[in-house]
Amino acid sequence: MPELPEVETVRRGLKALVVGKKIVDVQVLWPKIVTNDSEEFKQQLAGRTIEAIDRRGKYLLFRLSGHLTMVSHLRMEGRYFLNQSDEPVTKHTHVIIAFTDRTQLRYADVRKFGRMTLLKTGQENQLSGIHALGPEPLSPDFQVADFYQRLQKHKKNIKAVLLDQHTVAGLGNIYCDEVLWLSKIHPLLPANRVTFTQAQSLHAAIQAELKKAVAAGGTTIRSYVDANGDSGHFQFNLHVYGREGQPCERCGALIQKIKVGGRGTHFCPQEQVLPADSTMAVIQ
DNA sequence: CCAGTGCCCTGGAGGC
DNA sequence: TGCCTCCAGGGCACTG
Repeated sequence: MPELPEVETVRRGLKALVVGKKIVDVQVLWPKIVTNDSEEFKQQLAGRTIEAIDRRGKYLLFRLSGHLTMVSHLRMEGRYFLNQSDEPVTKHTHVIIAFTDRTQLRYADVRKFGRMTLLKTGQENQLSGIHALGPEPLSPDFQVADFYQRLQKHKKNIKAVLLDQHTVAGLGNIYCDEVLWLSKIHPLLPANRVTFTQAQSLHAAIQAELKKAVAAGGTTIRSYVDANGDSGHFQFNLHVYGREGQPCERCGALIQKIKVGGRGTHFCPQEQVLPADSTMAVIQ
């Protein structure tokens, strides 16, 4: 599932592949992917040039000529590929952006969860998902003191708070489990019970882990590949995600898997413990 | 305002 | 081999 490191890797790949290309035609094969009216989406894109590709959290922002931005979220399994126009269109391709040089940017998504929205550049905040995003974890906007203050405002568990994108942007299920293990914090600890020392540890772990994952080209669990079709390598550096029943690398206790807010959650039961007086609302 | 639940989707895994 | 059921999950709409 694409989280910040995967989306950043896709962004870098796409930048090299499509920036500078001029759009000649667009096909929308599964209209639900595009939140705009399909016809308007196609008409507005035709004739534009891709000038840059930015990223905010897990959102890709295609900057187009004429002050338009196409916002794209890959959700679970969205992928972009650059093809020649005469190559056969694969089964799960839902949007095709054709360029004047006879290449095509194709969006494929097995689960069809991904979304694209075309809007005026500068009005990205009209999208509720972007409007509510917390700071970029790898930018100077992400400060320990502010992070700690934000955590103190939430009674719900730390895993849910890290996942919901308001406190910090870009973390998904995999990296949440990893940074909580690195910081030895139980996923069900209420966020307002995280100490300042723990917040410092978590803040450092988030930055270090995301940097390493970006450098490794992201994590490939089931389907993720970058814009060049290459898998990431960071799955070999995961400590808890997908390692249920295997020994913790630090202490040897067996990694446990529970459900938190409907998400599979992996942790070390020996090192990531709840304080004796904290809520034991363990959802099994 | 907040927490909880269901929805969107399909392929893969497991049971029989 | 085949059919059925269940599960994975990011973000959002809806409910209480």
